[in-house]
Amino acid sequence: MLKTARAVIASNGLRSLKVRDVAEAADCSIGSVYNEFGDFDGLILTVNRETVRALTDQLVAVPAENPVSQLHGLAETYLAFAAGHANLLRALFEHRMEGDRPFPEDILLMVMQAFALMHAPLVRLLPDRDPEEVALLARTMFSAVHGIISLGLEERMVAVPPEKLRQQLAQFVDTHLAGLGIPLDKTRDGEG
Amino acid sequence: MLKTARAVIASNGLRSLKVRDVAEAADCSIGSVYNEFGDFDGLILTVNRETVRALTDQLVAVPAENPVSQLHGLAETYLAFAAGHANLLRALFEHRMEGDRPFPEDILLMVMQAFALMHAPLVRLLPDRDPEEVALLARTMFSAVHGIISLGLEERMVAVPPEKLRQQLAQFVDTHLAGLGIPLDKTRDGEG
DNA sequence: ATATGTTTTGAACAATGTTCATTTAACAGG
DNA sequence: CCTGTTAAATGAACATTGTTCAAAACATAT
Repeated sequence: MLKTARAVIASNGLRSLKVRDVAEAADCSIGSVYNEFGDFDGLILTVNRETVRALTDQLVAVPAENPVSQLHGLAETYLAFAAGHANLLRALFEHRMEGDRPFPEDILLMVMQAFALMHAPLVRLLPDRDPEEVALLARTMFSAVHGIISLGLEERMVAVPPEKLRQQLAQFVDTHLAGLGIPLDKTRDGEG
Repeated sequence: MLKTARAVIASNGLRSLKVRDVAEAADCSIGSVYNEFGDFDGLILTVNRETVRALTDQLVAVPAENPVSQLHGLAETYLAFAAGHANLLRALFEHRMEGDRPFPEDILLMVMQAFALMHAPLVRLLPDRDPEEVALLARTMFSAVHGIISLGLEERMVAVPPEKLRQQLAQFVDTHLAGLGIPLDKTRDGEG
């Protein structure tokens, strides 16, 4: 049932998700979907929860020996996930709740946790700076990476070719680290 | 009529825009809305067109004497616009066309033009680099700024206070320019 | 005044999220 | 087994909302 919903969103976008289709694909009644998820938002949020979890799992799996490599790894992993699950990620960021119900706390926390993953390597690279300032910096950097990727993959606007995007992203991270006064790691192999 | 649609989107988000409300507010029939805009997408796109135009107008008005100040000005102006018209900007970036109709060319061009506004100052700052590479860099930087702002203002996720966001953004631009090997302009007055 | 073309209208339709009385299934006690 | 009780599943009916289109209202020319 969830599988169907996820498949529809992934292949045709959030807009083409219909309660009736999910019910039919799961070979059950419409009412059963409501018993399971409460309402349409509940269904979407459950898929979104899966999406953040999958994303987070991949991000926390990025090796952490070398902080510079880790930052590049996080950006690259995010790009790979976004490229492979563009519609699912969009559903996560673009879906608005019905009426003015609050955004679920747990999803919020997972997103924040994902965003904060740049914090640890940045702290290692900038040991002398105010940690709170570094936390803000981490969020800013992740937001920047998110912007580059989400707009870069947007097919509506002429999308940047994935390989080009990967290079741009790596160069962006390098440039920004250089701006922070961090010497580039020569052991990392060439991204452009 | 358009005024109503824009007002509804601006104050309550794209989701709460209804054809019937627009018709009633304009004191005309439902059919007249369709005569004017073709369909619902047409109505939204007309509002979006206005939004890009307004945004572009403000961006092109940013002074261009000093390229560094211009880049900061572009980022700040974008932030001011996003803060003042959060829902309108979201409608522009989040709205998906019905079915698989193509995104209108003219809006696309205007968005691209807005994105490209960072190109000129960057060319002045990086006269020795391949112009095509600089064009990509401009797009990347603008995308990064867009990401920082759009996620920073997202109320769902704990939003960064506007003033803090402004500082972060200025610092981000400075850091990135520094990473590009551009000496910071001491004449610019303090953002953080 | 009549004919002809244009614009506006809004009832009817279609798609879709939601509800809830009814039906069915599951289980316990005798 | 039968039966009463509880839980779960059902899907017809409903509410909302985008869309259509034949008819009415209006305009203009002859």
